[in-house]
Amino acid sequence: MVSRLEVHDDDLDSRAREVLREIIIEHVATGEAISSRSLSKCGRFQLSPASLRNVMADLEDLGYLQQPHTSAGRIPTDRGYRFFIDYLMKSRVLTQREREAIDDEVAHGNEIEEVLHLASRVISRLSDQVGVVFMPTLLQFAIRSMDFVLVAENRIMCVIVGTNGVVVNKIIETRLQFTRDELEKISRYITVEFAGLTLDTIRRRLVRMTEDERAQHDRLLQKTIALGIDAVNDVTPVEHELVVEGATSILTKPEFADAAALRKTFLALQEKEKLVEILNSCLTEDALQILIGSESDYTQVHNFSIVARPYGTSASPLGIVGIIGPMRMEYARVAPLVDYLGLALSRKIEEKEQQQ
Amino acid sequence: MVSRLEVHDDDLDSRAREVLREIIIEHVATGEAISSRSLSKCGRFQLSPASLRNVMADLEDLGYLQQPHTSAGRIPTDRGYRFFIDYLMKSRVLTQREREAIDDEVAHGNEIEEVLHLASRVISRLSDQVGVVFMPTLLQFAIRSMDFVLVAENRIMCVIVGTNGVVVNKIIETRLQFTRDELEKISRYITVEFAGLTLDTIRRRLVRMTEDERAQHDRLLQKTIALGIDAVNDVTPVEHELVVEGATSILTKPEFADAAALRKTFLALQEKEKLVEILNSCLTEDALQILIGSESDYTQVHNFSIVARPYGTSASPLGIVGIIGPMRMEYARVAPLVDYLGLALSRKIEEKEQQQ
DNA sequence: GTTAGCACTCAAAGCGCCGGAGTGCTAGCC
DNA sequence: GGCTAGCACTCCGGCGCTTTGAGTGCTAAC
Repeated sequence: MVSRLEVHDDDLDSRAREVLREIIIEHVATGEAISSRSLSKCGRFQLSPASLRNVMADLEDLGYLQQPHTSAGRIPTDRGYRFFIDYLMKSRVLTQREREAIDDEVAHGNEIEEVLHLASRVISRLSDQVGVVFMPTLLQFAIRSMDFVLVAENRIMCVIVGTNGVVVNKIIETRLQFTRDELEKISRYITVEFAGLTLDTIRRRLVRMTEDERAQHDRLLQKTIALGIDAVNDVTPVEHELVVEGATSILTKPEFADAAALRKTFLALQEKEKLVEILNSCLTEDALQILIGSESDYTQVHNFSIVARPYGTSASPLGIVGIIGPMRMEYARVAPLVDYLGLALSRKIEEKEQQQ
Repeated sequence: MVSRLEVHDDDLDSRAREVLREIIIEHVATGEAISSRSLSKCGRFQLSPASLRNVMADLEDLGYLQQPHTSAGRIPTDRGYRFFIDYLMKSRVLTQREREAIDDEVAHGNEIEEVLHLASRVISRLSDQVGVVFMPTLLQFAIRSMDFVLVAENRIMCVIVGTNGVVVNKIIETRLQFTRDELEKISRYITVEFAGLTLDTIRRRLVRMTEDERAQHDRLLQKTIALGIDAVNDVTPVEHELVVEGATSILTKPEFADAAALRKTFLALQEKEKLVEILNSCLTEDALQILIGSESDYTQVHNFSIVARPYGTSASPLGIVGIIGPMRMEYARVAPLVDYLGLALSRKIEEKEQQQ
């Protein structure tokens, strides 16, 4: 599915590299196809349009550039962008302001859903692209405490705090009835007994306990086990959490000027399963990743690029943050933003972990 | 701001009414301007195009119809829609399927935010318009219980259950530190002391208690008061909850065929303050309300209509559900949907209340 | 009151034309 | 051998023109 285009550093001599670089920067800035004449006039090359045309023709032969039609300038191909990102791009350093904006948002998050939304929104705003935040299953989630609060006799709110400070909460419908007293006891019992373990382990232990002899006689223990199992099952749903924010950012991009393109793009952003699939594949490596157009099924169809990065501890990544946008985007500006957001989230989680 | 267009039942004779009715139904179905010829062919009138043209000319003079240009058919004005809704429309009866879909979603909601989202989504899906759900401030919200759960030493999750069964939860950051034990005591105290009162009353009482002599000496009571006030303040924020879902439904509507219109519309839906203002004005009457185009500032600019209805008990409405769409919509189908959703929500809340 | 007929209007679609931007190629220059 | 001026070629896009067809308003006759 995800197969990066193969480009090699020594495919191009230094002049061709500079030309490719300039074309991409210029095209990203204007959205127009770049002509030999405008390149010549930009002043960075002491060459006539005719000479630049030769270089450009070579770059086209190698698959880095293409012409929308015969009498137009050149635009980068996805292969061109790939070369740019791998060898030519100089990542911009974030401004104080950008770092503060990200730090602020991350500091504010409390519950996990809130954090996902804030992160997605801030990255969307800063990058002016569509923000995407993804949290895979919580089965590997180690807990610090698990509390149960009475909502109605057979509706219980479960609040789980992870060792990483992340909070998840969910209301559970149950056939059994509970009193406040019982719930307090159950909360204590489960927290003492299972703190530090992952939800997956906890569920397995609870299931095993069902057969335990003690559980046959102890009514409260039975209820504890039943409630615990319900809780774990309810907070680790099959559908992963995927938050997509700032879809309106694409409204102003010239590549989506016509209604049909807009329509297609909005619908594409709705296909969350596809997105989840791709983002999941980004989880393998603990570093910023950029996917361009044809490098995956999803991005190919829509000429999207994805800039994404896992967050959480490198040992157990918690999820992925990133952005989706047209292939034509300022990678040098967006990449460090995504990277910093990932780092900030990871750092926050690590701090909480140590606090404990 | 909200001023319904004035139309009178006896403005039109029965033939004109039938013609207006047919034109609106036909135009809503096709999106096209309706010509005298197509009307004549539809079979409901035993009249030639020429005769119908006379009727149509009259309807135009009275402001119920308009022509996009000289040689086009007629389309309804907002005044025309208003007459249709007030006097001509026969609301469709909901199908079993639609009622079940709504009932199911309403039954599933637990926390208040979840409910808002589910309701907004289901009404958007069924009506194929943009779903809007609005919950005004919770200050009038009477509580059944208030529980506090330890998340970290200075981060507490507060879970409030209303007498109407609605659940709100929020994490509170506090300077004071709390132990599990203390929180259990505080939860009990507040629940026992304040059950049945509104958040507004509770806050006022807590503030008054600050000056109480006992509070000067009792450390735990001090902490209780501080935490209680924080909790009430945190769950009744200034910005009201407004959930807008299904914005993509407008993608397929012909009135938004061109990119500029799409863009404008999406941006309009982002202006939540304006929307809140209008929806708030719908709270006064405990019935379904339909706002058409020029009947409010907001809808005028964008040629929108709003179909909305309060929910909650008639004594204290909790919020508003509704949809936003182009003026050209199937009011006869959408109106009963919105109405039923409002009823279902109200009914659910009432049930919970009685359960108690 | 109804209708057939006719003149009129106007949007939308089709067509041809031209200009401009940009390229590829070739031949000549350093 | 690399660079560049010049030229022929291509193609998009805009402009103006005409045609078509849908629909109306009006008038006169039934």
